[in-house]
Amino acid sequence: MVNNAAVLDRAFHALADPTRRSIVDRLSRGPASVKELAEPLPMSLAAVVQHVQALEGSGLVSSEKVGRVRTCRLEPSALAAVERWAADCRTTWQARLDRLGDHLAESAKTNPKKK
Amino acid sequence: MVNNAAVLDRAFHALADPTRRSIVDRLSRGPASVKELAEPLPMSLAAVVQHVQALEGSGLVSSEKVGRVRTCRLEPSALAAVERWAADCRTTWQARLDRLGDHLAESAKTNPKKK
DNA sequence: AGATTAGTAAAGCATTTACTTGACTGTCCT
DNA sequence: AGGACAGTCAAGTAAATGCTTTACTAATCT
Repeated sequence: MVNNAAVLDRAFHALADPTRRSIVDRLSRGPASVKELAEPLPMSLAAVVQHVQALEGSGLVSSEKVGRVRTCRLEPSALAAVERWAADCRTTWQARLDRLGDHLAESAKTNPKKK
Repeated sequence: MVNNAAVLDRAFHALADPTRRSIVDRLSRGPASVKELAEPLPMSLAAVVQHVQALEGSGLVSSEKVGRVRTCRLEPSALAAVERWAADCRTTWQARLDRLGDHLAESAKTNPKKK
């Protein structure tokens, strides 16, 4: 949990780009070559390579080159870190609301009708 | 689910910045004025205002101004959208792995020791 | 009334980003 | 061997980003 902040930083930064998010989405359905990833995208192969490099640097994706084709696969742990951060924020917020509700209910019981 | 993509886009973009993420983190522990949000941050108040505006535009935060102080609070639905997207990716990936495992186990049973 | 406080708006600036194109390197197919 | 294929590297560019400073407004305190 020490360098977790750096992981989160890189992951969120990588996911901020819609192209990269669509690549992650595609990879969740199975590994793919860079060429395959580029297929549906309206940009040059070189641009896609750059996105893949960004994703790899963030830990969201890993890849391996065999022959002349580089196969990319999703690395779910970085994705889990993102998920966990968002969930933590939400549940902390929720817990606070619950405490607030309890407190109000309690003071209403001992001190009813006070404005 | 139609304009959900736009929501996700704005939310991830907003969360890509570490300062904004720390603001969200702070707000998960309860509402705060812009001044309070700025307190621990190494930048001018004007800069923090800009971050708050970005967060508000993304739907992650809402705010209300009473008197001269603007109070910000977390808006958990946008955060939930982020959480859900990441979870969807991960579970899709996991489901694919499971199917793969089943398939391999099955073919090993009917076709053992094949190279 | 006058001074401080909280926030806003606008303009400017350095850096980063998301591309492009062009040249190049290996690998695979006939 | 020769050509197409998959990817890489480098340089350049236009736009976006994260600040700053200055000047301002409106609310609150003394």
